[in-house]
Amino acid sequence: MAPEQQHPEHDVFAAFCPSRNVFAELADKWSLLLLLSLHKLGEQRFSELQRSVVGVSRKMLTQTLRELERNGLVRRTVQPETPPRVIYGLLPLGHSLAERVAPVAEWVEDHSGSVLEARAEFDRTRCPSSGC
Amino acid sequence: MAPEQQHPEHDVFAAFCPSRNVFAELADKWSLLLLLSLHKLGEQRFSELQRSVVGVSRKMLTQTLRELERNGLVRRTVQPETPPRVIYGLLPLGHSLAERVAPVAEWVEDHSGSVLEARAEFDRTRCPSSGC
DNA sequence: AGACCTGGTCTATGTTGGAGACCGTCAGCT
DNA sequence: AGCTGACGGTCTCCAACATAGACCAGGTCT
Repeated sequence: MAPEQQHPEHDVFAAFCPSRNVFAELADKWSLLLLLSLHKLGEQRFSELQRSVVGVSRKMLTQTLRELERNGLVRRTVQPETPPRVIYGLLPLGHSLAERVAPVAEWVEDHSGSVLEARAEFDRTRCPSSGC
Repeated sequence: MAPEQQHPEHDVFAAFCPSRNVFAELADKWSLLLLLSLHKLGEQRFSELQRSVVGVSRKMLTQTLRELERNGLVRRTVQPETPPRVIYGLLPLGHSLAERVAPVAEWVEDHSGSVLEARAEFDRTRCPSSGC
């Protein structure tokens, strides 16, 4: 009866809703960048991904790709050649999500200038000179 | 001359681009949920936000709101009554971002079922019974 | 008087992320 | 023959971060 328990199924604002759980796992720097890279550049090998998403460590790359695979967004295929060739690509579910995430990344690229200005203004009025 | 240095201005995939910096600060569970809540429910006080975004601690609430304020997305107004009333609301920049983020949250709410199924399938085929 | 609400801050503790070493197999170079 | 590098990871260590909870001053309600 309590109002905060009325979200029977799907509500990212409810702490114990499965949607929140999924949201929390995806709302992360590396997950989103990997989705975007696979969406923009298509299928890539492990080392290609590491080069396209600059700055990701091998550990986080492995770990994040495993999560995306487990969540049904990414497919991992091993071609048993030598050297082994491991291809990562988006599944349909992953594509549909990446399409919603792309506008956010575009927004950031278009408005990062404004954000930087706001930061400078904030720091100027709140942290005069260096001693913040 | 190196191809990976050709992104002079705005590229979330480049490690040292300001866009990446902004992206990394925003691509976070609490930042996105706060933006969404302020977008959906409008202006809210500190304690209202804590209730609407279930599960956020006071520390992360303060810290994340400060970041959003510094980035020019959120306005913080103190009404010096007793008890003090602190109102948080989106600035135009914040609204324009929240409009891009909302479809992502909707996607999660609509597809969390599929994600959960994928997880179950993954765990079933990769971690037979309990001993993952 | 005692409990609670306001908007926070501070501290202890547990989880996480990043840096770098290591692995075996193979190709290319010298 | 040996050295180097790429491949796709795994492992360990340490610093950074998130969470839980106590604490605060001022005011209201009972």
